[in-house]
Amino acid sequence: MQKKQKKIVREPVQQRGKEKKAKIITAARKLLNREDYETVTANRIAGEAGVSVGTFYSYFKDKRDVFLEVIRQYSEDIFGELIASIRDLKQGSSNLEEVVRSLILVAKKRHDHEKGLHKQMLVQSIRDPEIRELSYIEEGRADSLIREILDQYKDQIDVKDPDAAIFLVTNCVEEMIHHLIIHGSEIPEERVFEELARMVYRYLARP
Amino acid sequence: MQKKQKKIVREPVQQRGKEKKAKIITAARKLLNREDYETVTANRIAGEAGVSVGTFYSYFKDKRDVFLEVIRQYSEDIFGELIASIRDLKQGSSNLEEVVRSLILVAKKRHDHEKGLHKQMLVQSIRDPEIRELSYIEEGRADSLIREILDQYKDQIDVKDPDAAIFLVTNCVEEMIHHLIIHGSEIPEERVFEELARMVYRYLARP
Amino acid sequence: MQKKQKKIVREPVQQRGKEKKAKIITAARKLLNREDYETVTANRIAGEAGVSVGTFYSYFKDKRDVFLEVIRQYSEDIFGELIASIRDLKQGSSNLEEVVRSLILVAKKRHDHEKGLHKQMLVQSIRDPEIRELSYIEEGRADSLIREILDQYKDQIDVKDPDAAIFLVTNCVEEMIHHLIIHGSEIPEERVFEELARMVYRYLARP
Amino acid sequence: MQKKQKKIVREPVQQRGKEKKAKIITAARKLLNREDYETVTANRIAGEAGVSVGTFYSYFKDKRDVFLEVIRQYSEDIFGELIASIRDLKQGSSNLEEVVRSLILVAKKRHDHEKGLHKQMLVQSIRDPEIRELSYIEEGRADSLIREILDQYKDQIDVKDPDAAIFLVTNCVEEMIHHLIIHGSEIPEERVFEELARMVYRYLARP
DNA sequence: AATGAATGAGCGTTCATTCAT
DNA sequence: CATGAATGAACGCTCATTCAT
Repeated sequence: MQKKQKKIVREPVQQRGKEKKAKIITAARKLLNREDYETVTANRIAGEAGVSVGTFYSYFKDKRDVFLEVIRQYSEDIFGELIASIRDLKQGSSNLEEVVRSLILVAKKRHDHEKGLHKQMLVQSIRDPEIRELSYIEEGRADSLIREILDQYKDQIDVKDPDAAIFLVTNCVEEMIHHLIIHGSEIPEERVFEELARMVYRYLARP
Repeated sequence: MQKKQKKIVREPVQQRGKEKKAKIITAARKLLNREDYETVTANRIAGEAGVSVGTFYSYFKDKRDVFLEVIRQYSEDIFGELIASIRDLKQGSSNLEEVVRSLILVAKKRHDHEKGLHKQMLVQSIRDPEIRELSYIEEGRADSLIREILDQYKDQIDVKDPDAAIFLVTNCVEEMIHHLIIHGSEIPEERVFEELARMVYRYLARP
Repeated sequence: MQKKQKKIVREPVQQRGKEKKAKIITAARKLLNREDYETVTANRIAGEAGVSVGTFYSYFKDKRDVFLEVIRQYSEDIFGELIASIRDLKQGSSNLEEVVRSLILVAKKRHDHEKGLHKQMLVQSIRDPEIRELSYIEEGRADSLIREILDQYKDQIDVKDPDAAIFLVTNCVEEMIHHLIIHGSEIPEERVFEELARMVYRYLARP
Repeated sequence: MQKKQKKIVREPVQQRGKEKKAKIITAARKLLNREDYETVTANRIAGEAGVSVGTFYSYFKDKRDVFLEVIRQYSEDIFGELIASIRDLKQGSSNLEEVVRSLILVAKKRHDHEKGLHKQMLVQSIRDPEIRELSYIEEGRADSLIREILDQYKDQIDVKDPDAAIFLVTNCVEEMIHHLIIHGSEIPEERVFEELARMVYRYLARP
């Protein structure tokens, strides 16, 4: 007789409510930076945020719902950093090799904070299409920025398949950074990044 | 509740016991190829293997324990494939560009079977240090094989930091393959691989 | 947790308060006509009435409290209908058989509106003594009306135990109507009512 | 990735398991005879039965599932009683009036035990189609027995619409009994039943 | 008076693990 | 050795009710 009544999630209009919602997101972000997504429970997020479970569920549909929000915020944060770093680059030197090296360092810097959270994001983006979608959006935005930069050096660049090249280069850099975050390396990071820059430069540069 | 007393796990000495253990591993492998690690339960593995949960727990400490075993076997299998493929390469052409291209295709081929299982392995290796350890061992073995191959072409190669270079090149290729397995790409795979080969070749080759 | 301290329920003296209370009752009545008592929540009644839960709880002790009020009103309403219908009957024919048939139709007509609410009332009157009490009062009033009518035909009536007879006849009719509301029937309603009238008439009539 | 995996309910094959399942059903029956369906929880049924919740859920899908089983058993029990009583009736007197009176008493006797449970069954049969179905089946079986009996007296019976008549008479009797179980009456039960018998007899009998 | 955010006990349910048979 | 019934802590989630604003 009764139909499944869409779950109602309160959208806080008042100041107090907004603060609570923010507190919950912060608590979730903290916990997700420390431990695996699966071991974090709604109850513990609420506890960490100093609110009751009921409150948690009045602002979020479930654990995944907060996680999405956390990722949105986190993406926003690191994208902000990216923008700032890129801005500095634009007025910089007109040497392609230098620019490539700088872009890699910028990409690396983006992942320096909250490595644990980043890990969880990577893992869940493998499993959860909606989370993957979020990552895509952020990556897309980053990609166009990078493309913009490289465009300024197009007279120094010579590749056969530009679309594949940009896809390859951005993801190679990204994945190497993830690899180092997640697995570390016996060889000191700087040396790896040095070679990475060299590889990318040689690939892009007119011989 | 977790670590009470050291759990006694029987090591099957008799033939029958060994067969049972193998059946359980196979069942787990099958399930892990189909669904996420978390959703696979001990009961279902036992069911799939046609034995009781009790039997399961007499051969394995817990779910993670079988997973480790599954990964060990899987690594062994794909390493076997790798050896075979490499052997063919050794008698092949003496052109560095061709060899790089071939090595990448070999690496790609290794991931063509049991993609689901591979995914689970990647995810868990992010989270579980012991699983990561397993991956290291296998990677190390693969690395030395590749090093061996490249050594044959050392006169055509010119890199400043050979250790960093080999680490970079192998992991870049590996991670790009993982990226394509997990996230796919809008650009056709062949074009990406073509550019990847070009990039690696230009990087290694004496200019 | 249940009965702590005597809950203070405001009795609205002002016009505005009375209107609010009425709006809440109307909202509850609407919801209870649509779905089961258990699935209706205080929050949703308040929402439907356009007031806050807090307001709800300042006018009613709890969910049951509104339900009692809803039933009181509903009883009042259908009793009103009954009175009107009976009034028409009084000037009617002096034939006992006709009167019985008419009374049954009147009883039936009473249940034609808000069948859902009626169902809930029946169910809860089975479980909640106070709700049962409310039904009694209304039934008692209906009974005396019917008794009054039948008194006009007492020369055509011949029963051994008049009190038991009136109890029997009224409840039989009532329960058959409920049965048809709740369970329906494979045999068309009209035929059942036709036979019901015949049965009651034969029972009451001097042979 | 994982589909909703049909809930597996263990069907006990061993003696021990069957006993446990029976204990749970008995516990549920006991609780449902004492209190409302809604207030009985799976946990409390398990507690009353002296088993764990887990055990409960390995034998039953949910609360409703046990309730269905309880009703099935209860129906079986009272139908057994009915058969026994009817058997006695068959060799009895050949007087229609006597038979009607006896059938009513038999029907009444069926409801003498576990009135609370019967109440819950009536209530839920209003709300849950599957429970209603169960009641129908039992009623159907009872109906055909009664029809069989009345057939023996068909020369003394004279009704215009036999199908409607049997529907009317059986349900009237049934509902009056329910009414008395649930609401009681100010007039002593015997007098009501006496008049009920008289009414039904007069209705059926050739005048 | 009115609000609606906040509470938290308690629901239904699952599953890793044990242990009597 | 093998079985699978039994356990129970712990999960996600709801809703009647309160109380600071």
